[in-house]
Amino acid sequence: MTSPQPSTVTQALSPKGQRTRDRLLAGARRAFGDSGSYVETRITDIAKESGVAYGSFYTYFDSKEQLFFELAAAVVNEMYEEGTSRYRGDDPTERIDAANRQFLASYQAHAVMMTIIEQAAALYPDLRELRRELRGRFVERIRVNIERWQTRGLVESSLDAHVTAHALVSLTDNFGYLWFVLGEPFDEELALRTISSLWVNALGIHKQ
Amino acid sequence: MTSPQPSTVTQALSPKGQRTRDRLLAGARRAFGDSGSYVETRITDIAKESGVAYGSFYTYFDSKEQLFFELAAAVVNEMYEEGTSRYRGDDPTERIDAANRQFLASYQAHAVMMTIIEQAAALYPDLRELRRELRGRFVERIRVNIERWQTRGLVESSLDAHVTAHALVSLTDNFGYLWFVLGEPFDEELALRTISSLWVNALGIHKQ
Amino acid sequence: MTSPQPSTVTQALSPKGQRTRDRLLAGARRAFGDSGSYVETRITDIAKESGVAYGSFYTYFDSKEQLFFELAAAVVNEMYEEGTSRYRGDDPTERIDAANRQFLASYQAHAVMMTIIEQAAALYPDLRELRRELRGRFVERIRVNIERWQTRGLVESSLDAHVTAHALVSLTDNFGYLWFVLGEPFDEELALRTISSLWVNALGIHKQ
Amino acid sequence: MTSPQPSTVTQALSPKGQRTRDRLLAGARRAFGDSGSYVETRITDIAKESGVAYGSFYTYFDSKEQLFFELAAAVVNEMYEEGTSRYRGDDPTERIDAANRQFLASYQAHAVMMTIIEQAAALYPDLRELRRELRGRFVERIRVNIERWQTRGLVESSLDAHVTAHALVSLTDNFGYLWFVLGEPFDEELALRTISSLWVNALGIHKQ
DNA sequence: TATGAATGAGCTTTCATTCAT
DNA sequence: TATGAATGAAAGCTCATTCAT
Repeated sequence: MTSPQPSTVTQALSPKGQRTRDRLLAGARRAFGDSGSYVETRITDIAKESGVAYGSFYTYFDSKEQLFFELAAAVVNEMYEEGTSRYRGDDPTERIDAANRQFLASYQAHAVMMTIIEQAAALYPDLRELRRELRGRFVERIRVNIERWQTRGLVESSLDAHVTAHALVSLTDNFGYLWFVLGEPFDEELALRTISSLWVNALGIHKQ
Repeated sequence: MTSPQPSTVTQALSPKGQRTRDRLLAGARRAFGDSGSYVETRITDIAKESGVAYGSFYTYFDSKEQLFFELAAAVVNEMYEEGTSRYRGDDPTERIDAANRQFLASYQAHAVMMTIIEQAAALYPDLRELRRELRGRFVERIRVNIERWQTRGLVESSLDAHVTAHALVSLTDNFGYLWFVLGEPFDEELALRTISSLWVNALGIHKQ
Repeated sequence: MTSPQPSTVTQALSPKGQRTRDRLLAGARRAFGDSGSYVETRITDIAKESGVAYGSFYTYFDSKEQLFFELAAAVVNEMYEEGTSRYRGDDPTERIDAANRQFLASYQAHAVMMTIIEQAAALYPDLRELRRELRGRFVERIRVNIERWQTRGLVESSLDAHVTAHALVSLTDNFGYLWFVLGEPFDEELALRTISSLWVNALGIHKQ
Repeated sequence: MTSPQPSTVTQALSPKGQRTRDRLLAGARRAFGDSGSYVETRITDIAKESGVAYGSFYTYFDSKEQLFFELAAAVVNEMYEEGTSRYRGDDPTERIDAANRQFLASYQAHAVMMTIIEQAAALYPDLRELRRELRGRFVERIRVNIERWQTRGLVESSLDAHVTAHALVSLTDNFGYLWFVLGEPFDEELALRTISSLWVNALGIHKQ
């Protein structure tokens, strides 16, 4: 099985066409969400959920695979947007806390799609690439901050910023998976505070 | 789709039958490993890889699902066994380092099966349970240690041991996924040392 | 499957409409010619080749079938026109030679459409009728000549003119198929001369 | 559309498998015969006619195309076998007459399949090749005879044996098509005698 | 037990035709 | 008339599961 390129250039569509295409994407998101599984969501389900005829699916997408790539990219982008901390202050501790809270809230909102993306990633190597890309963007943002903080003496300089950023993203990312997908129960406030403490400690930030 | 109980009690099999059954499990592991995907591995592939007739599969297993559950449980057990630190000393720092190294080595060895289990988990809720169980055993071991270390004043007592254990397992677990499944490249020694440092820092252990 | 009557009476069309209709027929001929197959030529292909909107096809034709019937009739007529010997002399030998050369040249020009008509004839019995009609016109012309030549003592009178005309048309027709459709290679001049000799011999015409 | 190689080597099949395969080929022949069309005969029809489950078709053939190639080759072989003159005498006139009668009888028996092969030939170039091959075998046999007769002074030596053989085969072949497929009515005895006379005349054989 | 052929539900995809604009 | 999006019936193919030997 090969992986299709996500259609980067969406060719000119009539307004009506664009609307149907959008309905299909939205319907697909619901359909995937309902079944909770990439393989078990049929084109029929997507069409039905979109209120569109079966055949119309193929007017806009070559295959389920192609649609899913586009959808996955959109979700991943949304998560990235939502994960951008709205906290603009200078204090690392508060910044970390704000970011983690935002990320986990976003994870909760997109938990099902994230699971499905994970599942599909086992099928399509290209999707793994997408997954790495998303991570990469988060990680990069964090790496830059770590280095800045290291320069300012706020973070232990012996830590490798790149590995550290990856590892801390892993911590929060996988904790979100555990919490919202696997369904491990946690006390919300306790969990959030602990996660942030672990980041702060791990980086060697001295609480003020 | 419902999830079958893994057949906990294997009923009396002749020695020959037991051998065929084992060959099927071993062959299945190779077949899943080769294709890297639960859905794309056919019963034919498993039978062929096992050197067993197509139809014999159903003499020993009710379905592909049932076999997979048993296989997944076995893999998960192996990982747990391998993840049991052979370091028996008392120093937390060394203990953590040894455990992380062992866990990640084990992850690398089982990376493909772990991905497939992840994929199948999206299909069968029961598998998610299994996944949580494995995690739970690791986490429990770590939680016990953390609490012991907290009692001895080696670890910050303000941290919740349960959440902390989960979060740190997430860190290592997901880092393994990133490294060995998504294929993010890391310098081995740097990565391992950094991971361990982050654990030690996070727990507030004072390096000696 | 039933066969539609070719619309013999084209109802009143505006001049613009007539032009679009003609473009569709011309475009269809090109489209069929390009694909070389009735079933594999899509309405889209025809519309695209005609520079006409998809839906407009159905403004002028009820179905692909109907258009094809009209097109086939046109092609068949053209072949008949082209097959009408421009040689006006009285010598049977020269007349036969001229007719064969013209027919085979015409066959070559229309080879692809002839194959497609053959293919479609298997789908629509009415098309077989059309095929027989074309043949019938050629055959009739030849039968008349044979009888005339028999009256004048130029052709063996023991031959049945009807069967003979059919058989000789078969000879040339199928030779054209072999040559231009199946692609059997022949030296052009040798082939043409031999064909004519065979006709002349077969009819028992004494070369002068 | 590409044309598959007819599976030249039928790999070892169990006797039961061989039987099912044969039933499919026989059933397909009936199904094609009933519908009279390659494209309109569905795999379902073939399976039903063979008294075999739908899926079993794919146990033995990759596609309708592949089965058809094998079937077409078989029919073509049968025609060749049946077309081998059982007349073993030395008289050209009688030999020609016997061969034409046999060929046309055989054509009548296989008329429907021949039409379908013709239709499919428009779809698959490889089938055209097969068609040419069959012709080639007939033609070759006739060419050899013509040359032999030329050596013995029985046939006009100015005729090119290769082109002549092809042209005469065309005559009989296409006459068969006209008669048995297009359904042009002929008096049997008159037609057969005329055809033979035309061959004899065309070759310049002196009736004894 | 072992074997592998047989089964058929289920899914994807195509495309002639309809229809709203 | 012209347009091209929408429709959905068909058809091909796959593969987990059953079953006769």
